[in-house]
Amino acid sequence: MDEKDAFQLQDFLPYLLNQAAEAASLSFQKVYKGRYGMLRTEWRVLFHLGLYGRLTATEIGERSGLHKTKISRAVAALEGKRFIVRERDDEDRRVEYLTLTTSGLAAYKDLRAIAQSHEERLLKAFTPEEAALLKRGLKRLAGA
Amino acid sequence: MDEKDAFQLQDFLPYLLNQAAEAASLSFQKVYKGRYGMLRTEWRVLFHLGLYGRLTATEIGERSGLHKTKISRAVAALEGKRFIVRERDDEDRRVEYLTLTTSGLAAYKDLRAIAQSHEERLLKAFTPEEAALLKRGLKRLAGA
DNA sequence: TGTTGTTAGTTACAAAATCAACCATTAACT
DNA sequence: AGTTAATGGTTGATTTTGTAACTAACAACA
Repeated sequence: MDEKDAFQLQDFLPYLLNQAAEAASLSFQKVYKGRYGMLRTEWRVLFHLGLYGRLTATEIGERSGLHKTKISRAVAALEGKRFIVRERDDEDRRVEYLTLTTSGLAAYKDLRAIAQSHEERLLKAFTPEEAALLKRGLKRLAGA
Repeated sequence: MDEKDAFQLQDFLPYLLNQAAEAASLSFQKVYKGRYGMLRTEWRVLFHLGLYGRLTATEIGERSGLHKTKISRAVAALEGKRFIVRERDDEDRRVEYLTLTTSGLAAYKDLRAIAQSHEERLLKAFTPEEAALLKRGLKRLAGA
């Protein structure tokens, strides 16, 4: 349209990031969706509990940046799959602690292994230095 | 949970990419959503037409990787906003050519300028070399 | 005690994304 | 020509997300 127009969609960072993110998560998504019928929010919650142990929904929200309604639904779904259990706090009966069940832990470990090999495959296209640089850049963008 | 567990969510590339992508598109989203009531697919279609001129829905799909139903709905929405017009091909009456209207072009130019300054702001945190490296990496991941 | 404010989490309803089935038209083959 | 397949695009049903309002429990303070 505009011949001397420098702008290119493929170079627009939000667009590029999105394309890369989508491509990178595709094959992993197939596993957690296909094998466990999970949604993106669900595996994230699962991983938080697997990595950090017992947490409340609010704590998961703080760590993940996920909104509490998303977490509430993910927790309900994971509970339905018998992957997590809730425990009311007796001191403050508003809060409930979430922990993985045995099968929840098994699912976490399974998915974690897959995530790791998936990551390796993705990074095959990069030297370790490039990979480190890339990740540092992404963290900066993520506002960490 | 697993003390000697090397895995970290913040280092898992699909997760990291997603966080970065979300953070990076947030402020731009506010503009196209707030100012023009557009959805993500809509600005993408708008940009494709702004950048490449007259295209069919299928061509947009090939270039963008968007599914045809998404495009169909985005096109309908943009048409409703009087940003694009359709033109049937007389040779093959299945295909229709899409072009921006004057106000569609104006919206495109407006958003493109905002995209550019948004991009600049994002890249302020990087040296030109870092930025170039980052983008090359992302393109590699995007499977371009 | 009663009122007001906060926090943890859920639910209800609307907006949007997904997926499959669907026309209409053209192409290919007999 | 008649049938079958492929293509361009749309529509409808279902799922998922987003936003706001909500309940329940606690806290602060008069």
